[in-house]
Amino acid sequence: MASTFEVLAEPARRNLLDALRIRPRPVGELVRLLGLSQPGVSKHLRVLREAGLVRVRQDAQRRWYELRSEPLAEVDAWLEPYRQLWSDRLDALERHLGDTASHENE
Amino acid sequence: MASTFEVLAEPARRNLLDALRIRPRPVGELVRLLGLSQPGVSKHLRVLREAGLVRVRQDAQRRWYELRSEPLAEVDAWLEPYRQLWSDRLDALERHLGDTASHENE
DNA sequence: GCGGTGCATGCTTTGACAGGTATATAACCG
DNA sequence: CGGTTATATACCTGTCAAAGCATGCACCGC
Repeated sequence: MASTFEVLAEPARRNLLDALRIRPRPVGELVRLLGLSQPGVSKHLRVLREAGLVRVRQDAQRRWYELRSEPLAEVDAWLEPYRQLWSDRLDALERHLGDTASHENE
Repeated sequence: MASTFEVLAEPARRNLLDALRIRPRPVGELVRLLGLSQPGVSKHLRVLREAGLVRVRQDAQRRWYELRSEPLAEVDAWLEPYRQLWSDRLDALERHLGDTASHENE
C-alpha cells in the first residue's frame, strides 16, 4: 500500500480530495468535476481508499465516497517540526517591522 | 520541475530534509546518514534543489546543502482547510469526554 | 604537476504508474 | 426477463523515475 505522500503526489488525487472535502460525492459527480474518464477516476479512488484517505458508502447502485482525514493528520505531523522554521522567520519579520516602525522618522 | 508533493513522495528525500532540518551538511555526511550510494544522494539532492527545497553553499571541494522551507509552507497551506477537520473531531472528542465525565456516576 | 578526495553527471536497465478502451458486475426500472 | 445506469476491473501502451555503475570535473595537499 502506497504511503500518503506517494498518494498525494498525483494532482488528480489531490483534486479528488479537495472535492470530497466539501462533501461526500458519488463517482459520476467526481468524473464530471475532474474531467477524467470514469475508469481513471475509479482507479484513483481505489488508491485513495487503500491508503485510507477515503471510505465508500454503498447506496444501491451508487457509491458515495467520503474523506477520511486521519492520514492527512500524519502528514501534518511530519510537517510540524518544519512549521517552526517559517514561524521563526515570521517572528523575525515582525521584529524587523517593529524596528522599522520605531525608526520610521529617522 | 517536479511539484513539491512529487518531491516529497520519495522517502529518501524526506530523510534528506529531516537531516538538513537539524543543520546544513555536506554530501558525504548525508551519504553516511542515509546509507545510499553517493550518486544516489547527489541525484536526490538535485531534485530537491530544482524544487527549491534546498540550496547549496560551495566551500572549496565541499558543498554544504541547507534547507529552504518555503515550498513546505505551500504544502502546509494546501493542508490548511483540512486541518479544521481533525480539530473539529478533537473538539467533538473533548465534548464527548466532558459529557462522559459528567455522567460517570450514573 | 599528481594522486586523492568530494561531488556531479551520463548511461542503462528495470519497474511502477497513469491514461485510455473495452469489458465485467451489480442494481435499478419497466 | 431486457435494457439501462453506475461503477469496477482487465488489458495495453507510453512515460518516467530510481538505482547502479562508470566516469567526469574541480579542488586540495604535497
